[in-house]
Formats: sequence, structure tokens, C-alpha cells
Amino acid sequence: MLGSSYDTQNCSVARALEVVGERWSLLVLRDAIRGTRRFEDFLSGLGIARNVLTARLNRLCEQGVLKRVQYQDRPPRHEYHVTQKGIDLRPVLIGLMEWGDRYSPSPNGPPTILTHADCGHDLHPVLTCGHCGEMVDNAAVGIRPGPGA
Amino acid sequence: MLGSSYDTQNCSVARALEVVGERWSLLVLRDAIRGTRRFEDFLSGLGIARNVLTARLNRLCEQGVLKRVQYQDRPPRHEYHVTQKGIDLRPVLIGLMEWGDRYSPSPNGPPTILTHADCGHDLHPVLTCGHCGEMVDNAAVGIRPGPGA
DNA sequence: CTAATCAGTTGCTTTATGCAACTCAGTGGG
DNA sequence: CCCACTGAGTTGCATAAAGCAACTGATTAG
Repeated sequence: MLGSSYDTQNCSVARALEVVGERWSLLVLRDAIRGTRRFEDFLSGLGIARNVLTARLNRLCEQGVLKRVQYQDRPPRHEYHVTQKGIDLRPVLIGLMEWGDRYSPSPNGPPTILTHADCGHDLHPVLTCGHCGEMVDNAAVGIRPGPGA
Repeated sequence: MLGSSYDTQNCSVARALEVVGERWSLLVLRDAIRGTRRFEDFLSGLGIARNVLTARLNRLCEQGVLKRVQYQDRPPRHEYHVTQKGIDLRPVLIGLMEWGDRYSPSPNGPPTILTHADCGHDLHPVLTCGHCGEMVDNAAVGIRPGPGA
């Protein structure tokens, strides 16, 4: 990133954004989660510049969000596969998607709809408390300093 | 943002990132949600450059994520308050926070802990299906094109 | 009269990004 | 053999964004 990064901060959000906060990173990941694996496919799907795509893929691989896998020799070619670490960012992408749909909707309706395989319905995830299972509304969220504060 | 933005894409994630995808935007919002309201407080909390902070606050206000509120005349001064639109991004911030804590933990433990006022416990939110209420694991998420595709 | 505070603005330098052109290894056709 | 084509980059250059320090302007504090 730029000269001084977010590292003066002791914040988990900032640490996450160090990894995926650069321009295009989350969109590359979104495509990767959707199944895109090859350089040229990311390129045409995103409209990103080639050199920037190279940089993003390398960084995401370094950070373990993607993994480079060789799929042929002669000439050596590789694809980019999402790792568990990458998949675990899906809640963030889903959050952005729901928010984008609500506040900057596309004219004809949402371009992508998630489905829940377990119940077969369209998926609009909600945050629930991992402890009591209740839906978390924003007013009920408190913040307190943790041990690393 | 830069010359060609994400707008060649028909994607809700991209539209959301048009609004909050620039460097610092989400961190400004995080501080605003935590209660920061004044220019100098954002500045010292973030380590961002003054001119960049000006630009981010203006853009977030334009987009309705923050609202500029005058709190005195002579000299006229304003604070920045989070709107509902901004608060609705909290799931995204929470997602980044949980992911950052898991994969780039700070050495002494998480710096910030969320609490759930309704049950009194620490909050580790999980995504659940808005329809069937089951916890959504990533394997169960499907994607299909929506009407705006 | 001077210093301090808050909220910016201005000017200049360093990074990132965008874009087009080029490389390189191998494939397919004539 | 010669030529075009594909996939995955690399290089060079122009533009845009970010970082940094210094400056402005209104007002209150000493």
C-alpha cells in the first residue's frame, strides 16, 4: 500500500484491510469465490489493468487468501484457487452485497442472488449472536476493550 | 476514485465499494460508529493525512453515510454523525474484525470485543439464513443470477 | 498582544493505477 | 518451415491519489 499503512493502529479491521483493502482486492476475491481461476478470466471479468491484476493476485497469494496451482507444464501455467482463509471473507462480501443492493440498487433488481442449499430459499443472511442465537440489531451491540487494547 | 472506476460491472459488491472502498473510508466509518465525531479526533485516531480526511469525510457525507451537523457558530464548526446507512455497514466491519482477529491476531488478544446487550455475553456474530434461521456455512451458499443480471 | 484550538486549504513529493505495447513459450494450420 | 494465436505476464509512460508540512482564518484563553 502507500507509504504509511494502517499499521499505526491496533485494530483488527485495519489488519484485515491491510490484506484485502487495496483497490480491486475484494473484487478479485469475489470472482475467485464464484469460480474464476485464470488470469485472463479475472481480467475480462473485472476490467482491471493487467499489471494491477498481477500485483493483486501475488499479494493475495502471499497472504494465503489465494493459492497458486500449476495446471500444466509446457508452458507452465497456473490457476488461482481460493483458500479457506479466502472463503472466510465471504461474510464480508455478503455484507457489502446486501448493503449495495439496499442503497445503490441496480435498476432491474439485484444482479446476483444467493441461495441457501439447506433450505432451498433465497438467502438474506442476518447476524445472530453466537451465544444466545438472537438476531443482533445494531442498537444491541456494545464495544469494550479487549486484552490487546 | 481513479479514472475508470468499478462501474463497468453490474455487481452490488462493486457498487458498495464505490462508496466505501477507498483507502481509509471504512476506518473513518469504524471510528464514527465508535463515537468519534470531530475532525481532529478522526485525525489523531487514524493517522490519516488532513487533506485525505477532508476528502473522505466529504465523500461519506455526499453518499449519506455520514451527516455533517453544526454544533456551534462563531466560529462555525461541525461534527460528523453516522446515519442509518452508515450503521448498516456494521456487519461488514464486524466481518472484517472477526476475520482480522482470526488470521492476523494481535499478540495479546483482540483489541476490541463486541458485547451483546440483549444477553450480556461477548458477541461473535454468525450469519444465519433469514428464512430458515439455520447458521449458514459457506458450503451451503449458492449463487444464481437475479433479475438485474 | 500573544498563544492556542479547530477545521480546513495549498503546494509539493511519493506511490498507485491505467493503458498500451511488448515478451516468451508453446499450439494449430497451411 | 512460417505465421498467427493464446495465456500469462512485464515494461514504460501518463495520470490520479495519498502523504507531509506549512499556512489560513475565526475565535477564545491568558
